[in-house]
Amino acid sequence: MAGAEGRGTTGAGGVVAFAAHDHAHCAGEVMARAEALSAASGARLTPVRRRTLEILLQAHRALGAYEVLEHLAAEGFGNQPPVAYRALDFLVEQGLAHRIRRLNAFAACMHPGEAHSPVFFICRACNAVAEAPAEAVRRATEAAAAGIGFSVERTTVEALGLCPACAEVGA
Amino acid sequence: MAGAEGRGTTGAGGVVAFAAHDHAHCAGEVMARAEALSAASGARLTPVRRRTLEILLQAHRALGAYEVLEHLAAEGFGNQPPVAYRALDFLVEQGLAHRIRRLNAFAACMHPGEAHSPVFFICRACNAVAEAPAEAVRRATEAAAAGIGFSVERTTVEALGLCPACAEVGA
DNA sequence: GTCATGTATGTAATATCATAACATGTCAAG
DNA sequence: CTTGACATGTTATGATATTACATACATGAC
Repeated sequence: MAGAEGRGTTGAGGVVAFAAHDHAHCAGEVMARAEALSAASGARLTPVRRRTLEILLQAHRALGAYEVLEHLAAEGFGNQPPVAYRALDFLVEQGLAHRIRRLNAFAACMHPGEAHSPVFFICRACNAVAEAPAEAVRRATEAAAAGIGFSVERTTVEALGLCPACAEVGA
Repeated sequence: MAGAEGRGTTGAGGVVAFAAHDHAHCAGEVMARAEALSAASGARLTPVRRRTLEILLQAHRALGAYEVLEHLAAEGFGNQPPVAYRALDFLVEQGLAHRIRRLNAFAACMHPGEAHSPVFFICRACNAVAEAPAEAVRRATEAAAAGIGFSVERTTVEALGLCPACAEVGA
């Protein structure tokens, strides 16, 4: 369960965290928190939405909307793109998932509920994506915004480079 | 020539800078620097590529690849997508233009040659895009990367919010 | 309960963005 | 004047995303 399972072999993304860890455990824990948050906020975590989040968590990497759709369709949900996009958009709005623009993909948020300005580190060799909190990045961005009178509502920060494993192999 | 001309009326982007300024002047200056840089580095700023950069500068906002293509085709260049994408990719590689992922669009770099980690501020009301240097953001990102052993090669930082003009009107 | 209302889902059709593959043209070194 | 490298043109297709509309389900008013 731990380690580099499935890294970058099939789709848009690789594993979500670089370090080895208990995958089933972290997915279950995140799912539980997502449910608690939805209940608290009144957001309706319906079957499609819940299943979409589970799919992202189980894949444990960034998935394209059409990849998610395949899973959903195979399980009896609709098989047209809006089904996946709507569920994914909902999750992103609720802070339960993130959109990785560089990959045209989506990944489950690993720290739902915690106030965080996530930064994504994307390995150009294996497509693995790691999410890291980066309050300092948000502060720096807002400082720059203040200088030109811009009010920031959301930020996207994505860094492309090499993850530890690929850096070792490639260099 | 100065002011909010054409802001967000036709395409993917609005004006590139929020503040009023002499548009023809800044475009000309940037173009001159782009030529000098290309000459110095040996990069071949061919007619299509040069014209593509001019189109971005003249539009003074973020343009989609197909918008650029329309201009190019109207001037006798090829009218198929690869023509635009290749020219735009070249400009991005040379640091003469930037890709704005949130808008699926491209904008001329306003500070070519200067080492900079640009941050883009995108107004959600008028789609205007401003490019600002943000060395502090880059440093903060690399500090976070160091914590997980990731080596950063390129970063994308895009902030969505309201530009000064829209904030005034809307609020 | 049942009706009205808002929200969620399903489906069809299409719009938009991007690339692969290959042919042709240009230019400078040898 | 040929060769090799790079640039451009063109065809075709792939990948991503949205609009529009129909149907179903939940919730609260009565």
